[in-house]
Amino acid sequence: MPTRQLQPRKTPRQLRGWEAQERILEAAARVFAEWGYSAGTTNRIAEAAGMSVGSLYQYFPNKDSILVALVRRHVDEGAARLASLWADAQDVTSLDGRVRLLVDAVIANHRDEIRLHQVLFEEAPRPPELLADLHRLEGELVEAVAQLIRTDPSVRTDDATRTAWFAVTVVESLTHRYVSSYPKGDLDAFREELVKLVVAYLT
Amino acid sequence: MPTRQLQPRKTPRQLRGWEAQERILEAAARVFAEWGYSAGTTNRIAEAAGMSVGSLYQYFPNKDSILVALVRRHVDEGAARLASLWADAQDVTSLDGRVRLLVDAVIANHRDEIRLHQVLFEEAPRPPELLADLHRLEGELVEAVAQLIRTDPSVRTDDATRTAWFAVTVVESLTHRYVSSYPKGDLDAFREELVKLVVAYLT
DNA sequence: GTCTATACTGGGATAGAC
DNA sequence: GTCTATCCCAGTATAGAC
Repeated sequence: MPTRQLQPRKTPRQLRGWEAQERILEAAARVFAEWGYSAGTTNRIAEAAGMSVGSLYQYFPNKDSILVALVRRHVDEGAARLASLWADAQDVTSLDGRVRLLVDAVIANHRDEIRLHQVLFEEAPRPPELLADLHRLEGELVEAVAQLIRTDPSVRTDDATRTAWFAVTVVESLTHRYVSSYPKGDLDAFREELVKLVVAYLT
Repeated sequence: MPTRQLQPRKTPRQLRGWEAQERILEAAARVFAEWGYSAGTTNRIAEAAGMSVGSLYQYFPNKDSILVALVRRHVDEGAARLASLWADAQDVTSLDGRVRLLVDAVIANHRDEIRLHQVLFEEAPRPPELLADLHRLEGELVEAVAQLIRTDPSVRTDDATRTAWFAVTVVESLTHRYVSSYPKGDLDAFREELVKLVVAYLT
């Protein structure tokens, strides 16, 4: 049995667990963005994080778990941005203004880290459990928007959930597509047109 | 120097080159759809095609070339379907009818082989040269639709190309998304709503 | 805690027989 | 033309020293 009490409780140079995890995730984000998922090897990630593979595997059991943690973090950030949308939606009452709010939030979720976003949400193999989570989150967003629609007399629909699904999905997928196809494109012009499209659909 | 003239010109059991290629592509389509790109190994493809890896490599220089050929074939089919759309567009003069034509063609491009479509266009690493081709093809479709828009007095726009891009992209990406998320969904209802959305945007 | 070296695996591609 | 056996490499993950 090793004599644990002879070890110092803590040495300043040692990384605390969460710090190391953060460093790894941050490195993985850069590596995946640059190399894609399969070429984004654990060795490269470790190197980018300034540690060795051995150390890396002390904080994550395998490569997949790094991906999952990264997606989770990414999604959490996006969810937070969308949640803060509700606060703002209280002040904005015009349909046009509210749509603009949604569009802005979604664009914000995409504008940086485009390539990472692609790798995370298209290329990488996501475990079914993670997919279920994403699906659930999307459902919540749709339901929230549906609720807004129901209380807005200027929107005519016979199925608020369906209408909300189209509105949310159109904003997400068009933004994704635009940003992927034209990374240097004119985001302002795009936003205006997208708002126009959604408003036209809703009224 | 081998004595070629002693070989029979052709033996019935031998596959002609294009037949073998077809068999391989057809097998690859099934394997990729079932296993995804990375797990869709050349060995599995060969097995599904009823031949050995060695034979497979006689018809394709590497795995990537199989993928490229598959995407090309897929895209050609889609392009053909969209091209035949022009013939029909002569007879249909209402905006609603024309949008429906476009939507139907795009849905047809997606309704079968959903999973293959995903693998081909999302998961698999596509060489830049192929991406350029796809981009060019999309540009052509957009320009064709823009031309239709310009001659249709019921569509109000100050930039036909931009409007066409939104119309085409919205149909493609929403269909893709819907079919991926709800493989068993009600396609008819979806189509109706999508047509409504596009028509609302265009008028 | 950190490292280096390496075991192990799986898949792409080829050699060489028939 | 077809096959089987195998080379080879890259990448994940671990062992074991410090």
